Amino acid sequence: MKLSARSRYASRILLELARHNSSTPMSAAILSQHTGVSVQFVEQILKPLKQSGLTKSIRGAAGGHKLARPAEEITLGEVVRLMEGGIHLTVCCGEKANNCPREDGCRTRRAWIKVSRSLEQELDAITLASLAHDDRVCPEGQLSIAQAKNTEEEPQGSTVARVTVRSRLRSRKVKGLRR
Amino acid sequence: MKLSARSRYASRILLELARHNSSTPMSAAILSQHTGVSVQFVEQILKPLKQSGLTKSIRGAAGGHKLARPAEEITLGEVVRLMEGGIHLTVCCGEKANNCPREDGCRTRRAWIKVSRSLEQELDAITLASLAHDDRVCPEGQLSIAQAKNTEEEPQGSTVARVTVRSRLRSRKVKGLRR
DNA sequence: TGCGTAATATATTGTTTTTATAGAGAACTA
DNA sequence: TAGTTCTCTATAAAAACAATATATTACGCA
Repeated sequence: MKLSARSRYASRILLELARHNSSTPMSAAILSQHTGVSVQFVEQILKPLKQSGLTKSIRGAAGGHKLARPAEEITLGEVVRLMEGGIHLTVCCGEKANNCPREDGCRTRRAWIKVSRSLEQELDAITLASLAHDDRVCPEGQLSIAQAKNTEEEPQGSTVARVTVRSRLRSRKVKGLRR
Repeated sequence: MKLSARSRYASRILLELARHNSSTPMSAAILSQHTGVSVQFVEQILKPLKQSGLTKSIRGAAGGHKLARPAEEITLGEVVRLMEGGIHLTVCCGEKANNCPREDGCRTRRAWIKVSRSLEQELDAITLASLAHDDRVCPEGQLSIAQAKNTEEEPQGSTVARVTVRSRLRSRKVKGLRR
């Protein structure tokens, strides 16, 4: 019932693109630094994003990626649907799910379908733009430098991640130490 | 983002108990037949159900399992929460999730928390009783005997499953071939 | 008391999915 | 042309999940 890392990372990456100056593209390396996801994985995730028309890319020097559509039109629902291959709480919620020969399973199935639908609606209601413009500080986020060292939660991209934290601290200082 | 088999099976099992005469317990073997889940797995799933007070069991001959509370009071939310260890779309939605040192991750996090909450509410609104009493036929369910042979969707419990299908066919015939 | 039934507990295996990395190649710009 | 960057494919590593097997304990009844 957990979202895959791919969905989460894709959301992060897209949000990063949404918050960035839309005229210049962002390279996978930069996106990696900003999101804490390894370069290769960023590229792997960008592939379906591009294929489905969410992003476009420019090759060569000074190339990179940018959103293909305005951030107001891209929803989390779309992202999750793409990365997870649909928003279904169970396999039997999908289209070709009539191969369930179970009468009582059918009873529960109705529930799973209903809940899946509402989940989908909920995700479809959240746009990248709304996330990008929402400048509240994380409600429960007692972020501290000590905690920022903690890499347990995000094991991968060790080198990159550390760089990220540093650069974040720097930019924070510039903004006046506001968290 | 898929529900685990444990959650689905637990729901099935509990629903089976809810639909059964509440005075007599159902053995794991019978539950296995009725749900198409192997006996051992049924037992494995019943363990946390019992521990959390959803079911109670009677040992010895003519023993078995029954609901510990009325079906009206047991929700799918409760079941899923128990079997999945909480209803959180991401790890960072949980309680002890302040170890995410990511500012933009924080932006997305707000979204995941919001959606998780509404998912939880949705599941909490569905009781076992409502599922048990809902006697509509499965909307898209074009069930046929031919399709009932299909074991792909439910690979496990081969022997048991086959028995199940047979007994279902029988009981269907008795009820007047109504699906 | 002894037998059969059924729950309980635990260990182990097998499979699938997910996550991550590596490396070669193609396209573009300066 | 050189350097930068995207693109593609293969593969490795890890984790989660599903399922099975086995042994043990408890209960009821004759």
